[in-house]
Amino acid sequence: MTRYNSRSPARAPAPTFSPLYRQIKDFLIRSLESGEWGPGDAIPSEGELAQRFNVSQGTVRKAIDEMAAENMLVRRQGKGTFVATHDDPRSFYRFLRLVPDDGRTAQAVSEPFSCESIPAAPDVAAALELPAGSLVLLVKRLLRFNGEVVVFDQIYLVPELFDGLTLDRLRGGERSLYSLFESDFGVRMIRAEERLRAVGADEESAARLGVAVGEALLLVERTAYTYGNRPVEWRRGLYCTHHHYYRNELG
Amino acid sequence: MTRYNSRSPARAPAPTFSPLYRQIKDFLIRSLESGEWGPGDAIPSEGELAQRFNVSQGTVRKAIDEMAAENMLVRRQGKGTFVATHDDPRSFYRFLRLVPDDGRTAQAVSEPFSCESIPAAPDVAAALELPAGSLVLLVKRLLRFNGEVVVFDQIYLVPELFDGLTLDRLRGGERSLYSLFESDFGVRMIRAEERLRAVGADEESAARLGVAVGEALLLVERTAYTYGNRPVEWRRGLYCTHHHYYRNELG
DNA sequence: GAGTGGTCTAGACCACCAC
DNA sequence: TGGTGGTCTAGACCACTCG
Repeated sequence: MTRYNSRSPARAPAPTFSPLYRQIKDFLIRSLESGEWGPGDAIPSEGELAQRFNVSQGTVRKAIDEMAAENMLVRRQGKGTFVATHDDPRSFYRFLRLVPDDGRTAQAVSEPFSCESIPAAPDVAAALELPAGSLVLLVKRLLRFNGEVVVFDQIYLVPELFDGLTLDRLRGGERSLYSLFESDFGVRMIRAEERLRAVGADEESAARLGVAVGEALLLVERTAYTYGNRPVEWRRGLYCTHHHYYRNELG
Repeated sequence: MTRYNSRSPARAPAPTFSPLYRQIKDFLIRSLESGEWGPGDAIPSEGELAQRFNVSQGTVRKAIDEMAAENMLVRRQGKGTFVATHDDPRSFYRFLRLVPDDGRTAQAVSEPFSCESIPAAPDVAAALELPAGSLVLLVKRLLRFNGEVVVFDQIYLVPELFDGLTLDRLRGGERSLYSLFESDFGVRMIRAEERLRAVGADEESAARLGVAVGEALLLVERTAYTYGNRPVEWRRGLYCTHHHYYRNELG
């Protein structure tokens, strides 16, 4: 492994210098990407990785620390370090920030009702970094909290990665979509960006959510990324915020 | 300094065990709280702190690392470690997540127009952890992006900490309120929680923001905390999201 | 008891910054 | 040139988990 302070001979093409722990982190990310370890699996112990890379344990540690801070790995003292997964009660709807007004921990239930292949609108194609007019998968679904419909989602997916996705396969009840994407298609959502606006309900949304046309809804547009900052999903969600709110922490 | 693994004699009252670096972190936080170092000041170097606490530099390092991750301190290689401040172009409106649709980096300008002392409504008192009916300061202001009014804020402040606050002192143009709170009142905002909803504009908001009554607005309720998770501000903001959106990152 | 992550040390050297 | 944070090492011991 290239040492942090190694220098190339004069006049060699400019190399990229990066600290050892960064190189190790990159290597681990590539391993995750290639599926070497699946979601929920334990990765090798710090000591073993240190040996394998011929570095000290502290260096491996720093690489893993960063990945844990970015939610790619999960440390468990005494047991090992594990690949993060959405298929786990602790992180079922990890990216869903909607919370009921009364602090009750509501179980969200997904009700997909449509799944089709359509040409991407310009904004969707742009968000997914696809050529204009490419085909994308569109999934529509409702989300219920304690029986009450609160979210109407239109979810656009990069088709290559979700080959064979049908409405039937989406019906799984209480697992989150991302959990299903992970186990059935090997697509792991690592991070996402959301853009929020307030809008008046159009006819379809009003009907789906059981509110009046024109009523204020929270519009949440999300781009979700897998390893390497590759966008693989874009969704437009309409949230009814009568009895729920979107919770955010500022640091 | 108590060692991590020190044990009390049997039958002694249960002590609180915590790692050395945690104890050092707590000590540093208390020092910040007491004003030992002001916003923007440099704290002592890692080496000096290590000597002072009789620990190794790595231990001090871990304490500072965590505080930097929580935005209480800022590291600058070659220069030192500094107390975080809102009075800095890099973090003027650190907690404001509103972004113009066209990526232009708009300068936000604050226009306070009212400042009075009133009895706190129950929800405000609860958020600020004050007895019901306590007096609080209420500041009303508009926020402009490139001249356009986009936010109408009603800001409730714990009165003890903001003694002598007047409308005149609030007019400062382009600095953020938190920058002013920090320099003029010694109150430093460390973190905040926001609750977002979509609502229809009432008459006052509609007039202030120049939209129709009933139009969809983004309601942002924020509780802001200083050291020790003490709530010191609660605000209700109404955002017009015609040409701006609220940006959020999910990890 | 064996294996894992968590804490801590002492010391080395590097990269950056200011004077 | 001297001081600061940033990287890296080798090794010790602790805390947790599980068989």
